[in-house]
Amino acid sequence: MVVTLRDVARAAGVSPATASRALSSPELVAPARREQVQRVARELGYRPNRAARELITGRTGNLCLVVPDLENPFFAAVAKGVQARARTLGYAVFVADAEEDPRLEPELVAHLGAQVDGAVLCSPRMSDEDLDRLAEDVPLVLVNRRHRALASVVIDNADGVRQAVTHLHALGHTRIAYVGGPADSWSDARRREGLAHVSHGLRRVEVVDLGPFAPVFAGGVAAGDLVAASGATAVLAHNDLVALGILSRLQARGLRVPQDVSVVGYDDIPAATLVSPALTTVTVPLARLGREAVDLLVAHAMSTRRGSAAERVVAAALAAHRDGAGGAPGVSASITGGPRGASYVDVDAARAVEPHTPHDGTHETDGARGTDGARRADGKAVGADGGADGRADAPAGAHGPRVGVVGAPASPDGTGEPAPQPVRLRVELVVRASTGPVPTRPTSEADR
Amino acid sequence: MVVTLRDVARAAGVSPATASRALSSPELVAPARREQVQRVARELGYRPNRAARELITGRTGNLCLVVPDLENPFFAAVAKGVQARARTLGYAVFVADAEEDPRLEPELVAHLGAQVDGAVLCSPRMSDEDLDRLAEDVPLVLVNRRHRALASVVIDNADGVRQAVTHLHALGHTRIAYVGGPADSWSDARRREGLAHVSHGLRRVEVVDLGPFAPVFAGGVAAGDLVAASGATAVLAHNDLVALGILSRLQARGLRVPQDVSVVGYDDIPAATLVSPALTTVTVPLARLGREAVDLLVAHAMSTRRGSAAERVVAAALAAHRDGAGGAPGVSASITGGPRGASYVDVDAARAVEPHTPHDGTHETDGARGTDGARRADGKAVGADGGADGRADAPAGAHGPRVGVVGAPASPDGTGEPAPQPVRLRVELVVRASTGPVPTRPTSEADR
DNA sequence: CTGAAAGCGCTAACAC
DNA sequence: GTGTTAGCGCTTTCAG
Repeated sequence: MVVTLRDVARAAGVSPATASRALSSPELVAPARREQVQRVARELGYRPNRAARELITGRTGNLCLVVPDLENPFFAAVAKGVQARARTLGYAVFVADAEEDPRLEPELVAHLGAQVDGAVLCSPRMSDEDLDRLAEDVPLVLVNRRHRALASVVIDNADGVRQAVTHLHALGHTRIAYVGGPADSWSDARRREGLAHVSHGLRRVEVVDLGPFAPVFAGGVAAGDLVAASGATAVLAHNDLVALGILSRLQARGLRVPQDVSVVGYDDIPAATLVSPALTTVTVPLARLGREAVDLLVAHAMSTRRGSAAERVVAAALAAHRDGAGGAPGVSASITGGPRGASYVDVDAARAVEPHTPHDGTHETDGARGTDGARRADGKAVGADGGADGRADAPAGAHGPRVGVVGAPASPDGTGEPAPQPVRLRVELVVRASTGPVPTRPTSEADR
Repeated sequence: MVVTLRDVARAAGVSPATASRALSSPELVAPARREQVQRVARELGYRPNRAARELITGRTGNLCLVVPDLENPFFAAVAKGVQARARTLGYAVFVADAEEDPRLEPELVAHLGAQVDGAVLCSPRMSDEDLDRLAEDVPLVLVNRRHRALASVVIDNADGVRQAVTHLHALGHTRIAYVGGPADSWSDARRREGLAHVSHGLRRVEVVDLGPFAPVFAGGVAAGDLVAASGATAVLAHNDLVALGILSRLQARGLRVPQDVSVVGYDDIPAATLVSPALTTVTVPLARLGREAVDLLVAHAMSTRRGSAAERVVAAALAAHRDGAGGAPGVSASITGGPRGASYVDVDAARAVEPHTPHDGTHETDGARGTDGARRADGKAVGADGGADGRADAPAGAHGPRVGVVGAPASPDGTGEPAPQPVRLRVELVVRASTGPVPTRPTSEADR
C-alpha cells in the first residue's frame, strides 16, 4: 500500500542501501544508478518515512516557535518571518501560544523540544533558570531577549527611543511622558536605559516616567489619563498597542493629537496606520527578527543534537575540528546538513553538495551582517568573555547607521565554544501624523 | 545518556514489553508492577521517543493548521483557538502560512500532512480538486469553507448579513452598499446569497453591490470612494479590515461616520474597537472556529490512519464495528485513542481508560452542540445525502437562536461512512458607534 | 497478567 | 561504489 524504500530498491534492482544513498546522499552513488533510482522513486510515488529517518539520524527537520500571544500583531509578524524562512530551508515549524503565562512556556518548550531540532523563543517571560534548563535539552534561540550564552536576535531598543526623543525634541517638546511596558519585560528595561541616556544628552528635555502598563490596548487607555494629567506635551509608549490606547483615550477626552499632545509608538504594527491620525512609531523589522532567528538556529544549534548515532559522530567531528583543522567544511557539512531546498517534493534529491552555509545575507535588503556569519570556531574568537551580561551594548549616545552586529554564531550547547554575539537589528523612526510641533501654550487638563 | 524504555524495564526488573504496557496501557498491567514501573520511569527521567512510537503506531500526536495569512487577525484568532484546543488534547500543532497563495497551500499540506494525524485548513483558497487529492492522504477539516464529504466548521454567513441589514433597516437606511471580498471567496458567496434573501424580505431596501475587493485594509480604502459615490447611506463590508479601510477613506474625505454614512463590518477582530467610531460588526466566534475544527479532527479523522500495522487493525475494527455491534467502545478506544491530557510530563501514564470521546462540549460556553457529537456510525444516520453541495444551508429568512448544528461527525475517509454535517456556528451583530440613523437629507459627494 | 520475539522504515558501519 | 548486516526505540502479537 505505502511504498517503502525497499520497494524502490527492488524495482530499481539495487540494494536498499544504495537506494537510500541515491536519494539522501546522491554524491555517493554512480550517476547512472543514482538517476535510475530517483526516477523509480518518483514513479512509484515514494515518500520517505520521516519517523524512521528521525529514529536513526536523530534529526526531525522541524523547528518550533513559542510566543506569548499569537493574536498580538508583533508576534504574528515574527511568526510569519519564522515560517517563511523555515520553509525555504525545508523545515516545518510547530507554533505554540503560551497565553501570556510564564509558567506555560517551559512546559511547551519541553514538550515540543523533544520533537524538533531547535526552538525559537520569542519574548519569553520565563525565568533565566528555566532558560538554562531548557537549553540543555534543545538548541534555543531567543528573540527580543538576551541570556548568557544563548544565541539571540534583538533590536536596538535604546536607539529606537533615542530617535523618538530626538524627533520630539526637534519639534520643541521638552516634557515627554514615557508609558512603559510590563515590569519584567527585557526590552522595556533596555528602552528605559536608552531613555536615560538620551535625556542626559539633550538639554531642557524632561522625561516623565508614568510607570509600567500592560502592553496592550487597554493598558494604553489606562495610561491615557495619566498622560493628560502629567502636563507632558508628548508621550512615548512601550509599543503601538499601548500608543493606540493612549490615542484613543486622549481623543475620547477631547484632546487633539497631535495639536495638543504628540504620541509615539514602537514596533510599527499594521494597526498603526489604521487609526487617525496615523501613528508615528519606531519601525521594527518584525519578520526579519523571525528570519534571523531561524538562520541562527540552523547555523549552529543544529550541530549538536542528542540523537544516538548522530550525536556521537558529531561530538567526534567537533573534537577533531577543534584540534587544529582550521576549517574543513566538508566534514561538518555532511553532519550538520539539515533539510533544505524549497521543494517539498523531493527534498532529499535536492540536497545540495555545497557545505552548509544557511545564511549569507543573500535575502537581506541591507548588507549589515557579515557574509561568513555562519562559519564558526576560527580560533581567534574563542574564549572571549562573550558570556557577559550584555550590559555593554548600548552606547546610546552614538548614532548613525548602527550595524546589525556580526559575530560568530558559535554553539552554546556546552561544546566549549564561545557565546555568540546577539544579532542586533536596527530600528528606524517613521514619522506620521500623530506627532507635531509643541503647542504654543502648555496643554493640561484644565484646558477644557 | 538518554534513558530508554529498556533502561526503565531493567531498573524495574520487568521486561520491556511490560514496561511499555505499564506506561502506555496501564490497565493491562497489575497495579503493583504498574506503579513501580511508572515510578522508576519518573525517577530515571524517562522520555518516550516519539519517532520510535510513531514508526510503529503510525500516529504522530501532531496536527497542522494552514492559513492564508498569519498576520490577518482573523486567522491569528483561529490559530489561537486551534492551539489551545490541541494542547489540552495533547497534540502539538504545525502552523503554516500560505502567503495568500493558492498554489502554495497544497504543497504545504502535502508536506506537513506526512507528519501529522490530521490537518485543519482555514479558508483554503485551493481548488476543490486539490482538496480531494489531499484528503486522500491526510484527514482534513475545513474552516470557513465547505466541500463535499469533508468535515468542516463554518459560520452562519447568511444570518450575519441578515442581522446587519435588519439593523440598518431599522435605522431607516434604504440604500445600502455591499463591499464584497475576493471573487473566489466561499464565505463571500454565502453572504451575497444571504443579502439577496434579506433584501427580498424587507420593503424599500435596496442593496448596491460595489463588487469584489481585496479583503484587506487597502481594499476598503479603494472601496471607500465607490461608497461615497454610490449615494448609499450605509455600507456593509466583507470583513472588518475592509470596513476599517472604508471608514478611513470616508473620514479622510470629510464624511462623518455615522452621521453621514453608517459602516458595518464582519468578524469583529480586535482592531474593530481600536478605531473611532468603534465599528459595528458581526461577531464571529473566531477562537471557537479553531476549537471546533480540532474537535472534529480528533473525533473522526483520526480513526483511520495509514500507519502500516495500525492501519490494518483499525480497518478490521471498523469493519467489525459496522457489522452489528452497536457500540463496543472498548475496541475502537484502544485504537483511536490518541494523545490527551494536559500534562506533557507523562501523557502516556494519563491515558484514559474511558473510550475516545474527545469533545463533549465541556469547554463550550453555550450548549449548542450535542453531547454525543463524537459518537459516530450508529446506523440511522448512515447513507443520508450528506454529500450534497451545501446549498441547502441558508433558510436565510428564519432567525432566532440558530443552533450550531449537531450531526454525526462521520469519517469521510472513504470508509463508507456518511458525509458529516458541517458544524455551523452562530454569529451576532454587535452595534457600536459606526452606525446610526439615516441622515435626514441624503448624503452625497456634492455635499461638500 | 507477563515475557520473548518480531519487526515498523530507514540509515550507517563494514566489507567486498 | 555497492551490498550485507545491524540496529534506532518502541509496540505488539503470541505463548505461557
